[in-house]
This record gives sequence, C-alpha cells and structure tokens, in this order.
Amino acid sequence: MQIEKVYEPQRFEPHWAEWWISSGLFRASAKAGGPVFSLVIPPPNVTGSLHIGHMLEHTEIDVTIRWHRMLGHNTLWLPGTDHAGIATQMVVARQLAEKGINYRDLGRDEFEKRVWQWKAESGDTIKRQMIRLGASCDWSRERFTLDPGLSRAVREVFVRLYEKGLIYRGEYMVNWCPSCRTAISDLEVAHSDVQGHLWHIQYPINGQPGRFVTVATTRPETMLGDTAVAINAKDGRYADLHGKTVQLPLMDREIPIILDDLADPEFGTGVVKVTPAHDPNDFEAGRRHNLPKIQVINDRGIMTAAAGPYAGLDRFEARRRVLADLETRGNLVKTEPYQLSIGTCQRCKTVVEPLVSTQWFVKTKPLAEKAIAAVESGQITFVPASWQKTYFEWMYNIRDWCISRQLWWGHRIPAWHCGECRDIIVAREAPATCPRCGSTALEQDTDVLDTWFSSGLWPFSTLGWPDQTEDLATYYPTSLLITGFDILFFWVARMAMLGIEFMGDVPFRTVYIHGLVRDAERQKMSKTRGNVIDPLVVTEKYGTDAVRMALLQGAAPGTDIVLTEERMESARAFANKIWNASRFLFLNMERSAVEPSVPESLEQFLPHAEIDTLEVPIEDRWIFSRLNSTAEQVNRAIEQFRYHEAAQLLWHFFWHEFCDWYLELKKLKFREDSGCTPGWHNVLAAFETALRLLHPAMPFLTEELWQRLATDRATRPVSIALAPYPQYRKELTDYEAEHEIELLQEIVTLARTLRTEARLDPKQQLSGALYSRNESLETARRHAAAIQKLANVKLEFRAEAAPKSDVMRSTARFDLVLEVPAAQMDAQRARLGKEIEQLRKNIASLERQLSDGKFLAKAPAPVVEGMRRKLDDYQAQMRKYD
RNA sequence: GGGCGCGUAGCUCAGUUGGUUAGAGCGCCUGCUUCACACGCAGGAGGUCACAGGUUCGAGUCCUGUCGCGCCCACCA
Repeated sequence: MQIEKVYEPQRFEPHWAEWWISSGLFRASAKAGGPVFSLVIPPPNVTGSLHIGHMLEHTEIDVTIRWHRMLGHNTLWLPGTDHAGIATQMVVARQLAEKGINYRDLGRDEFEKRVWQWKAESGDTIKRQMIRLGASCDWSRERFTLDPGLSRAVREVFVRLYEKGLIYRGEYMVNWCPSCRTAISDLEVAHSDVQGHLWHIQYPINGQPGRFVTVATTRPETMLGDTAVAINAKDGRYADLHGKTVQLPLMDREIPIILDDLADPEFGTGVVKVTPAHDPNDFEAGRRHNLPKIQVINDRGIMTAAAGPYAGLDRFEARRRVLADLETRGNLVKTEPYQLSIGTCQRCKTVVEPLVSTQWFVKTKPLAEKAIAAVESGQITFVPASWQKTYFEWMYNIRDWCISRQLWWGHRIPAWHCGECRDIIVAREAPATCPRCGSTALEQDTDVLDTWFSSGLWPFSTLGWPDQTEDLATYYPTSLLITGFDILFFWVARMAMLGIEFMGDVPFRTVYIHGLVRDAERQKMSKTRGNVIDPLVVTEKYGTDAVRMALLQGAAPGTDIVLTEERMESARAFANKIWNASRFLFLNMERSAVEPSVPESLEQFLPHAEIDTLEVPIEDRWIFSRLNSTAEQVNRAIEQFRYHEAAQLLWHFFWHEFCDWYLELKKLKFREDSGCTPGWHNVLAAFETALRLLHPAMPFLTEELWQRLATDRATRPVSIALAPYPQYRKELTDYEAEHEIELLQEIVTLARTLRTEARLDPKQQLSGALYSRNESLETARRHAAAIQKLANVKLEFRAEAAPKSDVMRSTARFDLVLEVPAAQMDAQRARLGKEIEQLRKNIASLERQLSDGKFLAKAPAPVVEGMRRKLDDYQAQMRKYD
C-alpha cells in the first residue's frame, strides 16, 4: 500500500461546495455584508437540531436532512429553496448595480429575462447544486421561483395573523432606502455617528416685523416641507407667541406656531421646525395637530415639485442650495458643528430617508409576550446564558414590524385590491370577485414580504405545515439551534414568536450562539475591508479538515473566533502528523505481513494479551486507559458546547500521547531485530478508536484512514460517520498502567534534560544509574530497554541511596545520576542551583500556609492533604540535594 | 443615552463553580537530515494575569472604582 509522505487534502476531500454538506458539520456562508463563517457541529449525542443558512450564492440543501437522519442524529437541516430563488434575483440585481444599472429601470419583463439568462449562462449554480443533491425546487413556478410549499405556509400565516388583527396596514413613517426604493424595517437600518452641523435658521413672525424665532436643524432641506413650528407650552420665553404664525423662508408659506412637547425648552432655542412628511417625531406631532404633510423628497431621494425652485435636485444638493440661499437672505444665523447619528441601509449603505407611505405591519407585542415567557420559564435556554439578557432587552422594547417591501423578489403579500370599491381582500388564494362589490377588477398587492417573515416560519413551514405531516410530528420542536448572534433579533427572536404562535410550542429548546469569525486584527470579515478569508482558497491551501480544526480551536463559547492562517498551518501540520502516524503503522504492517483491519467489535473490546507472553503489554493498557479518559472528556466538552476544549484534548492525545509515546514504545517492538510480536490487534484497535473520536473534528482525513483500515467492510458501517462514537468505559481505566508509564516518561524526560543541559551529543550513548529504595526501582528496571532507546542512556538500577553529585536529579521516587564529562560540570552545577532555589521557594510557601491555623481550620481537607503530600515530596527531594 | 463584552507569555487565545509551581498554538533560542512525519524530533527561555482598592485562610477567577478597547440597542431638532 502506497501512502504519500505528505497529506494532500485535495486528493481526499471533496470540494468546498460539497464538504459542508457531506460532512454536515461546518458551513461557510456568503452573507449580504460579506462572508461570515458559522461553525456548526452537531454533537453526536444531540437528539435534534435545526440549522438554516441564508446565502446568496450557496444554499442549504435538504439532502442533508437525509444525511443526518442516516447518522441517527435526528439533526434537521432545512432547505433554503425559497431563498435560493430569491437569491438568484438578488445576485442579478447586484450584478446590474455593479454596472450602474438599477434593476427597476429595466422593467419587470426585462429583469426577469436577465434572471433567466443569468441562470443559463452562469451554469445555474444554485439549481444545479440543488438538483444534484436531490432538493425539490420548482423553477418554472411563479414569478419568484419559490418553493410552493413554503409559499403556502407564508400565505396561511399571513391570513391567520390578519384575521387575528395582528397584521394591519396603514400610512406611517417608515425607513425608506432611496437606492433600493423600498421600505425597510428598523432592524435593517444601521446607525452610525457622523460629524455634521446644526444650522440655526430664523423664521420671521407674521405681524411682528423684525421679530423672529430661531429653529435649529441638522437637515435644512426638509424645511421646505415644514408645516409648523413648535414651542413648548411651558416655555415662558415664547408665551406671547401662542396662536401666532411664522413665514417659512424660501417657500414664503405661512405656517402656524403650535404648542407641543416635541419642543424641548432645554435644547437649542427651544423652538423646533415641524416636517411631518420627513421625520418620525414630526410625523407624530403632525397627527396630534392635524398638520398637512408636504412631501418634498421622493422615493429616489429627489426633491419633488412641492419643493418649488428646488424640485428635481438631489436631496444633498438641495441642502447645499437651501443653505446658500438662506445665507444670502440672512436667515442663517449660526452654524455649529454637531455630532449626529444617521441611519443607513444595511444592504446598500445609502442614507435612509424617513418617508410617509402605506405599509403592512405586524403587531408584535402579543407575540413577544409569549416568546418572553418561553425563555423566562426555561423552555428555551441560551448558551452562553448571557445572551438571554440581550434577547429580553429587545423583546421588552419591541416595536411593530414593517413587513412589506417594495422589491421585486420575495413572497408577495396575499392581499388583493378591488379596483371598484377599493376594498382590500386578504386571502389564501386569489379571489375571483370582490366579496363586497362583486367586481372582477382585482389586483394583487405588489409588495412582497420581508425575507425574515418567511424565515421566521422555517421551523415548521419546511416540515409541511399547515398539514400535520409526519416530519412535523417528529421534528417539532427541535432541540438545538446553532447560530451567530448577528441574527439573534432578525431570525431567532422571530422564529420563537411565530413558532409559539402557530405551533403552540417553542421551535427549539436550546439556542447555541457562537462567535463570529474575525481576522487577525479582530475585525469582522467584510468585503469592504478586504480582510475576507475565502474558504475556497484556504481549504484548497490547507485542507478542509485543517480549516475546520482551526475554527474549532477558536470556538470558545462567548468569544469570537479569530481565524488566522498561522492556526490553519499548524492544524495542517496536525493532519499531516496523523497521516504519517498511519503511514508508519501501514508500513510496519506490510513488513510483518499483517492485513490492515479493524478489530471485530468496535465497542466491546479490551486490550488483548499477546500470544507469546499471555500478557497485555503495559503500553497497550496505558494507551487504552488514556484513550478512554480522553473519550470521556471529549464527550463532556462537546455536550457542553466547549468545542475548543474538545479540540485541545484530541490534539494532545493524538500528538503527545499516541505519537510521542505510544508509537515510540511500539517502535521498539516493530523493529525486525526486536524478537517481539508487535501485537497488532491492540495497536489497530487503539488507532481505530482514536480516529472515530477525532472524526467530528476532522471528517475527511479520518474517513480516508478508516476506510483503509476497514478492509472487511461487510461487517462494518459504510462510513466512519456511522460507526459508534467512543464512550467512556469504566473497565478500560487502568491506573496501574498509567502510573507505570508515567514513571517511564519521568525517567526518560529527566535523562534527556540532563543530556541537553550538559550540551552532550544526542547520538552519544550515556551511562548512569537510577537509585531508588522503593518499588519504582523494579518498575523502571522492566523498562530498561525502552529507556535506553528513548533517552539513549544505559542505566544501572541500584536499591540504595544515591551518592551526592552535581549531576544528580531527584524526584520523590528516584534519583538519576548520569556520567557527565568534567568539562560539562559547570553548566550542570548552575542548573542544579536554580532548581534548588525553586524548590526552596516552593517549600517555604507551602510551610507558611500549612502552619497557618486559620488556613488549616477553613480550607477543605483534600486541599490541605494535597499540600501536605506535595510538601513531603519537595522536602524529600531537598534532603537529597543537601 | 441604555445594555453587553474584553484587557493573561513577543503574537492569537484558553483558563467550568476561588485552592498547590497560570496553559496551548504560533514565534523565539539550543541541538538533531534518528529508516512515519523538518507540516518533524528533543530540550529551553519568556507572564508582578490593565491599574487601584475590597471580600477571603487563599483571588487571573468574586465585589467596587479608574484607564484603554470592541460590540449591540436607542425617533430627540
């Protein structure tokens, strides 16, 4: 069997587009703001989990459901067919935008044509992927190529919420993106602080020539739409102005002075301009006072005809002109620098314009109350628990959710407008006639739903709801949701609200929040920053397993994942280490004409006795005991979502126990001249078990090696993924063996240290003696050959006190003396001095504590006991050096 | 304006209920082309755990404050 010296992931690992699917354990997704990695590892013991990804270019596939069912995880991976369809159109729109074309300007037919064209030309990535993987997606259907099942669920939910009065439609102020030309929800507005100005403008008071009120504003262009000026009724300074009017500069319009709490006497001049059509606060004030709304900025951010001479100007250009004109007229009395927060569209970064328009809203309070209760009562728990607070904070302060979008993709709102009587019909299917006037002139609302509306239904809509399907009964509620905190509100909270509302039960029991992946500078990865680590590139370079391992190592709960190429490099080294360990085994098996094969039973084995000695070799007992302990700890770590700990444990076991010691010890027996039977059974059993333990962390490498081991496939699972995950077994714990090997390790390490310190040639064999007056002597004697090989030291074993010597090193159990040339003695002496110094410090510290009455009275017995033992050890060592 | 989190070795980070001498990877130093692996082996240096108080027999860990950094939420002109 030929195995290359260096592990080449490309040869064994499927391409990126598939590996997160086939492994089912990791995904890297491209999101609107730039690629964001998510780490997803369904623990082997999980009874069900839920994971959905929103992606533009790539989509989660329902074949993974099958895969996970096969694994027996009951893990549920939901298909993103809806979003695949939507994504296709978004991709095209984005490509158009890059060429400076707004998709709307093409007209609907032309846009649709382009979408189809792109699908054909681009090789139809999404569709191809989905078809290959057996996903169901009807591409000929509807304008938006949506999954029909999902659309049905969306309509059902919409209608039911509407009938309950939880969906309403009305004219309100919404966040409007002039570039996307749609309303967006509060959550989709990103706020950022910018350095702006506060402009003070004088409005002349009618009937009192020469008198003015001064208003302050950060957005002077909106003054063109002012329909009032507000003062606070309690503000004594302006008592004489009640009932008066002012003349709006530039527009020469008479507008009233109103009394409203909108004006804060403490702020600025205490007078505030009121623009009901362009500011949320002013909008409310306008309602209170029945003020007209004059829209001076349109849906594209261009000044309307109502803006008089400024009509047709871009809103920012209009601001400059307005200011210049005010300046000329002497109305601009003061300009001061001012820090303000502006809202931008999360998707396109355009400054959001508050506009009045008619939109659909979800009344969220009643839904949120139940979702809060579910977390308070512990039906849903967060890991780490601290996220609960963030969740509550948002839920308690939740505001109604604007769900309509004036986009061309998404689920269309199931509402029809009657052309005759203007009635609105909300229905599951398109009505033939208007129920009120009987007209057939019905037209469906052109708005589509916020994508998060349908996303919020996924835990049950993808399982066939509203039908009572078997899937629904089996998988709802799921046990675990794994996601990033960046979509806690967008998605997690909404799934909770809608799931409880429509299913009467929570959609998931546990929400595991992992960190976002950051680059070496702790920056969130984003395309604009240019710091994106492209999964395609790095998996090509280091291998999927290495990238995955690197992520695992950084996946401490509650912290972000810092992903660096250095870490991936070292993970690649680890993969190679395992590869080479197996290579070593295979080469030796070949030499001794052993067929590679895993032991007959994967779980019910114990280390076997060798035929010639009828004994189980001590190193076999030891490695099984260590493996067992590692399995126990890894299982516990995974259970508690402490993946970084699991990675650390696996790494240490494989590299520093299995390779550094176990294989080195076995090597002695593999040598042709050793005269030993290598005892392949135990070696292979240990290696095979260790591979299974490592499999969730490095699926491809372990699968590849496992397949090479499992030659008798008839009696094996077809994949290592289907083999049982190693569990703790009491009978494998062997303290005796662990103590014995520890002693061996201690002697070897000490001898190596002495050698290096004396600056001796590693190839030169040293001689020396081991002194001990306890059972360690016999134990060590049994390993004389191993010690000689591993430390290149030939020892004598003496049951007597060691002679005083500068080249002696002592432990509590034994003393080691090596024969060192006189020339190297100085280094040894200096070294010994340092060690004695450290020992003295430790003894002093322990003695101080152990003589402290308060400590002895209050500290728990095991702690005191441990310190006493340690002190005894130190003192015993010290006596030898004195 | 509210809320959350972080500051531990040169770098990136662990450190589960407070308990002996604070760990890992990378980097660094020394020596090794040892027949699985130089993506390797052996050994080593390096930390007053941001700062100041407090609680405690005992604090990286708990409390208070200060400084520095980050994130989320928020309709104040």
